[in-house]
Amino acid sequence: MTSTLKLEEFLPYRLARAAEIVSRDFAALYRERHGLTRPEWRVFATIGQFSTITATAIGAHSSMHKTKVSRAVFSLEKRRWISRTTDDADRRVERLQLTREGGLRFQELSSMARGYESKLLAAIGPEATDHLVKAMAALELYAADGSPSEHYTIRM
Amino acid sequence: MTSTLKLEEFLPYRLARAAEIVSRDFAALYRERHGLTRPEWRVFATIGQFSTITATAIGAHSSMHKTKVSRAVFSLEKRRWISRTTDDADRRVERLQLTREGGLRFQELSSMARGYESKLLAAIGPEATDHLVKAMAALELYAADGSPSEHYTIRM
DNA sequence: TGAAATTCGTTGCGGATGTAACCGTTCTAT
DNA sequence: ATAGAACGGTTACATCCGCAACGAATTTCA
Repeated sequence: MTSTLKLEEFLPYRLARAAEIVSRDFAALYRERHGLTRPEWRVFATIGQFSTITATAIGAHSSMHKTKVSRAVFSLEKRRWISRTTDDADRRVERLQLTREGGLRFQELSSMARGYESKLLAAIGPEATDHLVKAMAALELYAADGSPSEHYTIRM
Repeated sequence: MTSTLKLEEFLPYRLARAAEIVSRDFAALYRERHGLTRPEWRVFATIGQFSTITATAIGAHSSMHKTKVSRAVFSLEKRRWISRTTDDADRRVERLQLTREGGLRFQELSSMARGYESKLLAAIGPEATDHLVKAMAALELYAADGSPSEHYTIRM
């Protein structure tokens, strides 16, 4: 007779729950201060990081479904934080970049993000931080080759 | 001038992505073999763990919104994997338990879950496993007191 | 005792999301 | 050169989700 499974000891569940709490906690910041949604935040942060990038590349880099990216791009453009430029060489492609306004917001959001991360890591302490970083690195490696999940568009 | 934020180095993002990959990977198993959704799996696993439990308690234990629990309970009941019994002492409460069929499925799903977890941990190795366990423990502790996120119903 | 507040669980509704189909553009291969 | 495959990005549709409001049952407290 096998012992009964305990959800609170099951690592996939613990991982999902921890991630959800942290994301929700952080999302409250940019939602309250800027009215951004999670997909918008990710798309915006990715464009800021690369200066200029296409929607497809954003999806690949930020692990987001292309329809999510498309909708977030639309709403960020409406907000005038980013702008599009159709690529002359390949007119299917649209290059995305921050506007002047977007650049300013990106600075604010970057430092808010770093601030949140620092606070979180300080709260759990240096040893747990080290463990977290190493665990994430191992999982990313696992996802890169090991994982058979090809169901979804995204890949690490 | 602050250096630009890199999403792939930002821990809340890495945590969310790792959790999503693992959850999706594992969900593919119970979806393909049993047609369960993620909320259904969690509710079912919780009832199996406690033998008999109320919907409210399931939400608290599995970090799920009560409407999600309600809908998952409905569909598990329709599937005849669980049954309800109105509490005589307090007739607002419904006690939930596995049916005979549900008990069998729970055994299958339990061992599938343990199998998946073992495979995952073997793939990342014993050191990374240790780091992961310790990191999760620290984050759970953080969420228990530290986190100011009282927005949502759930709490760890 | 009885009115107000609280709790358990469900549901209507609006908003978000993924799938699949689609349009226009470019590449491939004959 | 041209037909068909492939690609970038958008959108219609069905589904999922959380909030808020709800009904029924119970508890609180004056």
